[in-house]
Amino acid sequence: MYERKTPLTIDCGLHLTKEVLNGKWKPAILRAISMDVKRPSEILRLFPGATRRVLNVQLKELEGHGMIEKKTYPQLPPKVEYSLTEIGWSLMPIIEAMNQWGDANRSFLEKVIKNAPKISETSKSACQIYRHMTVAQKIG
Amino acid sequence: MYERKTPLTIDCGLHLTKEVLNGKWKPAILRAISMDVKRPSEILRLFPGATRRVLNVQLKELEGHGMIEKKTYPQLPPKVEYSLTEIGWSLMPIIEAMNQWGDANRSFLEKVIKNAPKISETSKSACQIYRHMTVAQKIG
DNA sequence: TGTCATAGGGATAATTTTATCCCATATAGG
DNA sequence: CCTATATGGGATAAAATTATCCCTATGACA
Repeated sequence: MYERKTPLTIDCGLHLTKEVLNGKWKPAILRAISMDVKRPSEILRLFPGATRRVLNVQLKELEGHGMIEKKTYPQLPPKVEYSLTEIGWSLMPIIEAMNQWGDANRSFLEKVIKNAPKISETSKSACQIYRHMTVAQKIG
Repeated sequence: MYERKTPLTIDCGLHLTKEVLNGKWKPAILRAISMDVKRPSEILRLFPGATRRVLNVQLKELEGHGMIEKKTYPQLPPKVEYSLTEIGWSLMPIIEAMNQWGDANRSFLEKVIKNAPKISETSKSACQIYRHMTVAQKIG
């Protein structure tokens, strides 16, 4: 861990929300948990592109921000399950909207993103969340 | 500019959306433009916490991603106005939702964010967008 | 005795993003 | 001549995030 050196901007709600969702896999993690993929090892398998280390760190931050809760079962090998808190659930409409917007505009977005000068390669093999059911009902 | 070395994850819509919104001021910039704060100098004044350089860079990326359009008036001193494209407008419900979620949960979020170990200081003086009207009607 | 599964985290390197500083254009006004 | 306005961007430093590698623990199983 390090200590932030530039003051964190929390002026408008946008920046607060951004801080919570700020992390390469955080929205995806929240979405996974909302779809009952709740054990760390399951989440890890869901995102082959992510490192175990990073997922651990981001899970811990989400927990620290009160978006998820952790339940540890006193077993061996250990068993841990995460679940969304109430405020965590309240984020789901936003995350689902982001997901839908991205999918709805996929062809356009892939084009413009690949045209961006700094991009040399993209990866599509990472997320396997499509195998799981949608959560639309739950957040309806 | 640099060249990205790790492949960009674009597996699910979430990651595509994240890529577009990925930038300290991008959601705020889009929101500003949606509220008719469209000239670079105006946007800059709106976010005292942001550098001119960063806003330029992020505006350019948003333009490159097709979220905003730039109109340059052949004048001196130069005059430039940005506006949202159609797809840029289609992002506004998400951005407004993020803003509202952050504001609705402000007291809780400020608490947990400040408790996070890596935070030492926060800044609240940056965004002055509250002086402007809401855009609710426009995206209704 | 090896090896696997499951979870957690330290130390450090690499990458990516932001910040800082400086220069350029061209006109108007004191 | 200096200053201000308005916009854009290069070069480099600093900060923040992610990646890589390694070590911990313990029971089950071949």
